[in-house]
Amino acid sequence: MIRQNIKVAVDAVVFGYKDKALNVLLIKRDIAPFKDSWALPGGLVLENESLEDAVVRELKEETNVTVDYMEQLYSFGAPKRDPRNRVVSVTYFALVKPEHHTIKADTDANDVEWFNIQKLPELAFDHQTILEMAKKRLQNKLTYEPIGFDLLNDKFLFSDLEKLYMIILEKQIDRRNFRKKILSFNILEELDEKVSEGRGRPANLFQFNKKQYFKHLKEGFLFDIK
Amino acid sequence: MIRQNIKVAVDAVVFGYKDKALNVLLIKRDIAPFKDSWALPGGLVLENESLEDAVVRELKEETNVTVDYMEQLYSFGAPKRDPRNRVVSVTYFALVKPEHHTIKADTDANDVEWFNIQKLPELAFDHQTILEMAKKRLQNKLTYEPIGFDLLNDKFLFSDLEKLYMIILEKQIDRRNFRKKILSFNILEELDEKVSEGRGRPANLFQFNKKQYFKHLKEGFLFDIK
DNA sequence: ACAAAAGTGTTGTCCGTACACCCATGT
DNA sequence: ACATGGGTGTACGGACAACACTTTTGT
Repeated sequence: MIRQNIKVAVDAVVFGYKDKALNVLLIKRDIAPFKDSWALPGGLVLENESLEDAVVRELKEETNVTVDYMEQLYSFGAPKRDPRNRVVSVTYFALVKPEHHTIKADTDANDVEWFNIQKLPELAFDHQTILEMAKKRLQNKLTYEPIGFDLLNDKFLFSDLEKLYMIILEKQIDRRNFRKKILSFNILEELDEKVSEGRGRPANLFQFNKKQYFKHLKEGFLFDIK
Repeated sequence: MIRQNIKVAVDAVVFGYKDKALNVLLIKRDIAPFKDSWALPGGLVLENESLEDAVVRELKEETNVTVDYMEQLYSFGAPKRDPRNRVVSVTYFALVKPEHHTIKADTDANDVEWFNIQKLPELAFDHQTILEMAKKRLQNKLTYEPIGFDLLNDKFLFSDLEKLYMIILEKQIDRRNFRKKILSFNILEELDEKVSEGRGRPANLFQFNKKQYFKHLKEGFLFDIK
């Protein structure tokens, strides 16, 4: 068998919805290369753990965040992407609910922060590229899978869902049509609780019914929002 | 840095359209494990080549096939997927035109064959899983990107395109609606050549105009066939 | 003349889109 | 009473789906 000395790492693009904006979780590197640069959380995979376990472990260690949705994004393996050794990074795309937000938490001396996606610092390695791909995946996926709910609290206002879509898709959405469409899917439960968000008429809380969604899925239903 | 001894491989699911059926390119392994089993073409990545280069090289070495379309599919890294060592495999999804079909060609003693997707042998490792994922990707992608043309000869009959869609999507398609839809995209050129396919009225040849397609893409056009 | 495949139009239905006013509360 | 955000219905147009007969060739 060929001698091969390529390292395998995982990196995660973790999105959170905070202060009516899309945010990404970044860590400040405390070792070279790119010391003191901001980077995606991640690290080398251990000999006997699955790729997914590696991501979960690294996220826990470096940021203390627990994600609510995760899927593989893409693998990056250009020979020079890491100046030290050849490293192939399997990257993941993840979403967290606000309750799982961790303003700052780490066992290492690294800094951890949520960055508004509009105000990103320069990133280490090819992490900028990875992040852009993740953003596109999020925008796409939002239109054909109900993953937006993994960015909101369990109980949320319809207007929150609507704003989330507008901010992530970067376009205006008609309130009436959006509500009609989403409600027609029959995957939300309207709760009997109202919330007064500052001034204005109190709004109803809704909850995503995952069971219902999967049931409809099996029957051929397709989530689809343009 | 942590000691890590994980190997990185690439594997390719290469689809071809042959004898009015969807086919996959498989090789017969001539070394353990899974000696004499059929498997996806692939192998370890060399120290200084990109992942894509590795796929192209392995395909050339093992099958002599040149692909017309290729994209990354998914990475598989379960600790026990290879009984010898830990191997993370970055898999690729590829399409070849009939002209680039190679009935059998190899520098190794391996056997190489096209298999009708309906009549597959048992596959080595987790290659069955990989293949299923690739098939889903193909079915999906066919509906929103004009990749079907990478499975046909440069000049083709409309009925071929239609059959290809029916076979891959495993459903009936209305001839008139399909033709109307595709032609409305303005990405095909009708040639002045007719072909007599056995009996029946001779049919016109068409050609995919890639430039036209990219031009329309930029202007916001979306290829979309249900 | 018959069999085989190619080519071609119309109509109804449904879904997406555009659009404006009243309601309930806080200040 | 006013400002703020929440909640709701209708009408138009375009796209999709269903559907059958004529044309051109080979035998």
